[in-house]
Amino acid sequence: MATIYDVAELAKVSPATVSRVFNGTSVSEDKVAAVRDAAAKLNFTPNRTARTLRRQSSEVIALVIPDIENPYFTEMARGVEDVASEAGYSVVLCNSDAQVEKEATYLRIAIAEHMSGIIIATADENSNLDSILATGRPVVAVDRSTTYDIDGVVMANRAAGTSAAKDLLDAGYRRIAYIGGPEHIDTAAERAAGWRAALSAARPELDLDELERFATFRVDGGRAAMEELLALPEPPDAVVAGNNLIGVGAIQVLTERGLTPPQVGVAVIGSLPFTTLSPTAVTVVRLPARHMGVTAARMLLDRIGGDAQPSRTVVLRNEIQPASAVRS
Amino acid sequence: MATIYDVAELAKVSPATVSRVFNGTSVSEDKVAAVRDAAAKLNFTPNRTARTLRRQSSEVIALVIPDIENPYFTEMARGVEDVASEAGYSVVLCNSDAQVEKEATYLRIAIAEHMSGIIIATADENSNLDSILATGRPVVAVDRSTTYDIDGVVMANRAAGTSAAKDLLDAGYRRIAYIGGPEHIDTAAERAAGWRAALSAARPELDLDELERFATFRVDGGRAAMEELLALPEPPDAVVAGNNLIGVGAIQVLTERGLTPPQVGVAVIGSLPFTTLSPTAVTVVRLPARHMGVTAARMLLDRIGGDAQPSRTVVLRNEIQPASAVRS
DNA sequence: ATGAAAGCGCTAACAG
DNA sequence: CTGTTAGCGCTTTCAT
Repeated sequence: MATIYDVAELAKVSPATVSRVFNGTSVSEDKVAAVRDAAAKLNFTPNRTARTLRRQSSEVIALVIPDIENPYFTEMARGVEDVASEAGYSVVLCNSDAQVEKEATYLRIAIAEHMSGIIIATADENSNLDSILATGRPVVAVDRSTTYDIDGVVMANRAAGTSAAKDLLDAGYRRIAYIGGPEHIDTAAERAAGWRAALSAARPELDLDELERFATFRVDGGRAAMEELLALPEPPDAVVAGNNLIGVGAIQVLTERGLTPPQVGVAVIGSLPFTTLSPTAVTVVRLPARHMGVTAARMLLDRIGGDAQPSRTVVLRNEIQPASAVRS
Repeated sequence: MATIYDVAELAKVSPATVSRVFNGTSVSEDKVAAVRDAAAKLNFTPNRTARTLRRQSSEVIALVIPDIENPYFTEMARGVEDVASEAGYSVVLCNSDAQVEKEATYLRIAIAEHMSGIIIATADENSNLDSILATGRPVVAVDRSTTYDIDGVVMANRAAGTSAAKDLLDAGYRRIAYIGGPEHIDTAAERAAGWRAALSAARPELDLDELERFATFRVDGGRAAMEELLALPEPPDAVVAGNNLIGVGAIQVLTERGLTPPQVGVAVIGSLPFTTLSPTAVTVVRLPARHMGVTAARMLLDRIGGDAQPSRTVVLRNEIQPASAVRS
């Protein structure tokens, strides 16, 4: 690999001039031409590692998510990537697998590799951002809020829970259960609170604790919880699924038992990914995942650019798609 | 951030000794202890960038895929990641979006960042690996084969096409169409060839060209092609979908037209992701995506470790899951 | 076993 | 506008 010294020699200028050409500072036209020629001839590419070492920062941002196999997060990743690559940044995707330890490892790498910033959907409430924040690198939280004073982009989770529950109530269901993600994850808790508010207003006689389940944010979590609910002495006649994958699991179980919606009402918070036989009888509260990624990336880039205003949290509106109007 | 000099000073040893401690070369026990103490006290982490610059290689591998939103590829990514992180490597995921230019950019980054190796599912047949191979870095091709003399892991694509078609033939369908990905992508071509072989043997009277469609490897590609096929003077009575997303699109269109399988036979090459209303009437040729990732990662790690045997290509067997036995 | 010292390739003062 | 120079933090001979 050619270095700036090789280029400098061939172009008969100093290494510094070569560096300047590749960094857009003022150099006379003829030298620029000479350098570009030489660089082309030598097939020269600046060594990013050296640049990073020198500059103490690199044009890479880390995106840390808890489940790379969840289309919700990959959709968000697309949003981040589009904005970032537009701005000349590359995005490295890190899968924490919802484990704080793995998350910590990736955060350590982000620091050690001098990445410019981090967008993170935290693994859980124990996620530790202390050391990354101590380095002064900008961090934007997505999807889940944190206890830190940093920028964030979240969904209108409570509203999502309420809309979902209300739609089911309007459709005439009475015992409406809720299956959410892990209780200590704030999105799950908020969505549950929304459901709870709607239900306790409309059906004060219900014992909501009995109808509430916390699972993993995955298909098997949704399946297990749905089975528990159906085993209840008095099973629910409808259910709100706290995320897309839980929704998939719940609908699977229902279908297997011959309880295809709308026999049992279903509302899902988050879009159903890749639906084949379209479950027209399912209400979907769409979450703008891509938009979340776009927004977070813009905020992060602003911060990297030196924006120092007080930290902001953006709440994204969601859009309800009532049962029977469903078309992907 | 503390450096080895800080640690050296505190531990009263030379920087070289500190380096040795962190690289496992022989250092007397007491010094090791002193260094570890000092490092802990200063919260020292070796600067990877500097190490990379010095060593001219980093413990990062790049995984370049054409569609991060396709569960087939994210499943594969999990396989890669698991093996890599086990071995102390991190994986950066790069989404080429099926564009050779984006792919080239990421490949350039991989070189510039001194990454140890690349696993790539090429964007198309024009993908250019020349410069990356010129650096001597190991490259493993996954999913799609290339014209280069490098290691590869692919599915038994032709066999998959044949199995899918045969299963449909056995079920009594006669006019069996095929919807594949872009014609010039070898997986698509191979799967098509498999279908063609099965059909021309069993139904020599059919005009296969009429029943063959090449689309994008995405849901809308499957939808469009399925609609075209249904608009034929003599529409097919069954269809083989060349990948998971095409399958989703085809089934969607069929369902919307009231032609729910098995009214029209469907066989999908690749697993149907996140099925809700289980399409029991659909044949699925399972592709071991995770296994592909695992295998590729192992091969790459071997090469990074210096393995210099002639290049190998591993073909992974797939498993057919006939219609009506489907359970996710 | 340990230390001194020379870079890896680049950038950013500082002169001129 | 341009060249000289001094490192960024680490690893690795080469002596000791």
